[in-house]
Amino acid sequence: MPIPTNHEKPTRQSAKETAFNQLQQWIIDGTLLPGEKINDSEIAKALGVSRTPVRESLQLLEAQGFVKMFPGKATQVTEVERSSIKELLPPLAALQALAGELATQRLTEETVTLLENTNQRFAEAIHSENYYSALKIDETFHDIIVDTAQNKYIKNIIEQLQAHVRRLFFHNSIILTEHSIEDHAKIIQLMRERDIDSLNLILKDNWLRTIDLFPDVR
Amino acid sequence: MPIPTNHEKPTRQSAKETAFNQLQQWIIDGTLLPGEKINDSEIAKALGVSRTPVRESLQLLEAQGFVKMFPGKATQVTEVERSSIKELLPPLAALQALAGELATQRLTEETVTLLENTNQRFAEAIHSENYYSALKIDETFHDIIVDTAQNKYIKNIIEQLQAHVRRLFFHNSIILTEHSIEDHAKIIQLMRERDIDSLNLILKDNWLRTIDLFPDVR
DNA sequence: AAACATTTGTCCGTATGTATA
DNA sequence: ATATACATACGGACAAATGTT
Repeated sequence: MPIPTNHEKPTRQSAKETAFNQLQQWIIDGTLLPGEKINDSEIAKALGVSRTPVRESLQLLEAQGFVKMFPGKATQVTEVERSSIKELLPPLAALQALAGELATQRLTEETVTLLENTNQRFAEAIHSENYYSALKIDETFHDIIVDTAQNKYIKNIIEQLQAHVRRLFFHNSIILTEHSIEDHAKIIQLMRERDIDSLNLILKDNWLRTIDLFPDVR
Repeated sequence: MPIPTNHEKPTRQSAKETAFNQLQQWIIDGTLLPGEKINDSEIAKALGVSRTPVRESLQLLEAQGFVKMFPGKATQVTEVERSSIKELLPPLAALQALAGELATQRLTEETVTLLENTNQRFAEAIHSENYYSALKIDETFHDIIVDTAQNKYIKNIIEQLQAHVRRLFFHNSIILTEHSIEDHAKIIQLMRERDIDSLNLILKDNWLRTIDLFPDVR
């Protein structure tokens, strides 16, 4: 297995990064509940840092829509409405489709192999009912496509939207199924064939159909 | 003329907002040059506030890609490469097209009228060679479509991408021409006719053709 | 290489403003 | 309505890290 080269510097992360990562994780996994009021002193104490890095993290989390700040009043965790999946998916699908199109133009055999291996790992996770792992591998799969597209704006935006999808999945115990394995295989095939139009349709559809996992949302 | 109802509270903006708005403006209009190193103390002094709100603004500006922070080292204004228009436009075009599609489903006669009036003002600005004003009205035109789509994720993302386009236009003295007036008219017509496919094509094209305004960028 | 000068990252105190009794 | 308690926004100081001589 090709070990992903780690270009991170071993520089210990700043208090701000610690706070940001932990807060985002807490919000996504539900430790911090939707609607919950955030007291920066409390958080700071819990993380063993001062209020400043906590506040700076909150700025970023607000920009990403995980918290809402009411200046002078309070900061609270945003709600997670199942129905927001309807707003979230269309732009995500459009951008994933675009990424697929751009990636196709830069596709190498190496990347194809990487995609195939990743889908293999994905299939194994599904079959061993390791659904959380499967979710993460699914993201990895699509990230490969996004990275191949080499467009930093697209990458950045998808990252943000994806975090929200992850949160929704988490809060609603959504799991991926057998079906996605075939989708991925089809995507690889179409990229290989440079069939951009069909690829666009499949990618868009692959994402938009996610809404079916929320049966009550029309 | 229908006066836009102003629901803003007259609450004086916080130091953070002041700093953010001013910094973004300075970066877009070139007061802060691409690549320039930002010294937060200096900025703080210049704005008459402390470093805290300045630093918080910088977090946001980094998230939006206007500055790059090198932790522990420095913060500098990102470069403006003409060629980045190539990365910027595809996602913007895709999302504007999507917004148009969604807006069509919610289109009212009132909105059509608003679009027509706006295009009228746009035409006047072009004809009187008031190009800066024309740019702003063009943004207003597209914002109406985005607002009508009623998707906060799309709105938020487009806002960010648009700010970068604005910066590129500014730094390269790009102006819009007669041609855009017809584009807008065509967009209105297709929305009215609910011809989603043609609309998608036109909107995508309308944005992608912007690249032609940068003749050297292939 | 070592001490210096900057600049950043962080901490904490204070004032302003908000919610609650 | 007034007073009280509290949270936030901001300021200013310190410490760690950088790069500079």
